[in-house]
Amino acid sequence: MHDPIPSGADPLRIAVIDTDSGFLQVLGNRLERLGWEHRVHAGAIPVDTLVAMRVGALVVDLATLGPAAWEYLDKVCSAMPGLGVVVCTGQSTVAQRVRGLRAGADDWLSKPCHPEELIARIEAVSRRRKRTEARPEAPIAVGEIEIRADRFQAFVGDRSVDLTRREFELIELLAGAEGRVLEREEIYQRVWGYAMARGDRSVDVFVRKLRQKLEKASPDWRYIHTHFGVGYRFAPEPVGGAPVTAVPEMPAAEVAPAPARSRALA
Amino acid sequence: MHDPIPSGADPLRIAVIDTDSGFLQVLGNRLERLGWEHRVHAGAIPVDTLVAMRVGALVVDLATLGPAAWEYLDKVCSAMPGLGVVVCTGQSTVAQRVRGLRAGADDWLSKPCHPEELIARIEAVSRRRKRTEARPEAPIAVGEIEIRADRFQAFVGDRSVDLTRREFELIELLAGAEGRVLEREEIYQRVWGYAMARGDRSVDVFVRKLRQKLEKASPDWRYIHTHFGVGYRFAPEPVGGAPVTAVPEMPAAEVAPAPARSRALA
DNA sequence: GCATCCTGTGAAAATGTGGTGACCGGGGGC
DNA sequence: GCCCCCGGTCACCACATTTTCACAGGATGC
Repeated sequence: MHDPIPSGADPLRIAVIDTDSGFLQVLGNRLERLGWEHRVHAGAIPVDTLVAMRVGALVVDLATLGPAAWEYLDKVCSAMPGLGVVVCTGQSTVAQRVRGLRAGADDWLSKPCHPEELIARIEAVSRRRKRTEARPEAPIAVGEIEIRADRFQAFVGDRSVDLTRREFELIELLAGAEGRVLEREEIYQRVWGYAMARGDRSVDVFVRKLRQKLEKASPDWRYIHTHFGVGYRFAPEPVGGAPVTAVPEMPAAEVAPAPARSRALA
Repeated sequence: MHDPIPSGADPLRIAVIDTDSGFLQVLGNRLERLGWEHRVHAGAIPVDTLVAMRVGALVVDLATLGPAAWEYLDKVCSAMPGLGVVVCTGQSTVAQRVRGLRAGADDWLSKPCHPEELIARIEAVSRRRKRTEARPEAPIAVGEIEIRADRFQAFVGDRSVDLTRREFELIELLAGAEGRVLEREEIYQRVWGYAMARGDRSVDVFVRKLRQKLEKASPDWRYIHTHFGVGYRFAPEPVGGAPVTAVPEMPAAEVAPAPARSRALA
């Protein structure tokens, strides 16, 4: 979730790598009609650019990339695990399709294909992503802090905490997962939108900035807790006091009453 | 039963609805070799059953379901949004494929198809699912201890046992295999992720740390039992009492002098 | 009982991890 | 163009955690 773009509605944003003008023509029309933003490229798009474009899905004809196609597919998929990738290419062998899918592609469609089917597959690929993306427009209130997604800002009472964009995205994510420990990788993945490079300390740094601002704005509470070797957890807690039970998370009862793992047999 | 040392994550659990014996034969072999649990059905499986089976993916030939296929597909997909659904069926029109995908199927593959490709597509679908899945992991409770994966922590009542990451992973593994004796090699393999060097005492050391913390947090119970020359077994047991058969839930204060049903040791 | 292997234990050594301040470059506003 | 804000990187430090070691206490087999 948390497409870093505030876009009220979320028209799917798509990048297409292909050169078949006829195909592009038809596909373009469909996408246009659906209101999905899309850009067409004739060759490999650098990963950085894809990130910057904030695309949600990529349609690619491996043929246009030549021999570097596999490497490119690999790179893109590992750098942007959340990206929906649909390979739409001509002739292919089972082995090629398997290789593509294993490399991280989400779907593989052979040309010629009906644009309607391609669209449906793009939708299918993007569907789950979107499902969890449901961003509650309702402000979240935790401790003294109130997080207003519509303002892109957090408040204490009516005073703004003055968060920057990234800081806000971070606190929104953390607060949205209240109580749960989020690992750095996941945080990075969801806030920054792509895979975290090993050794990247960005998350730590922003957590520090966030803590500073939160402490200045709400000195009597601690919000972000470190779980050594794991990640961070957001939970309002009065300084030097016991955790607040405002949001009681008493076990088992309200949590998914799923059958207890591991017992069961007998 | 149970995977011996899959070090990684859980084996994918798959349900197949099909009647084509040849296809099933080949597919079954592949799945077997991959170590994925699977069950084959000749007709529609009630949603409840699917839920109970805790499957992660469903492979279905719509043809075997007859006219009710669409309705069934709809029902399954809306009831289990997290389920990976791959339709693998014979002849089909673009309209049908689009309809299936729109209904919630994640992929659609036409028979005849190479089992390898089907496998790859199941993997692709599950991969995305895993990423998206907001693990609603139910906490597991044993004795007085409650293990919450979402917090990377174990609790007694609402007090944290204050486990480090490794300690947590260890107790999670042990508790997850409740009752079974796990050999050191296996424990190491699954917690540390690689083979244990001969003479490595890490497991012992961590078991000690765990015991210490558990005893401090829950003095009236013993949880980790040593099996000389073999390994360790996790089972809540009141001090100086007999092993409990029914796991006492929440309160746990009063130690029910449960009937001694001593488990025969190896 | 004795030799030997296995496990429990305490503590030191080694390693990993997170907090922090400083610094840098790009971009946008002016 | 100039300046400031912001995001991002680095190096350093403190310390939490993990690993290793040496030794002691039991268990096992003979």
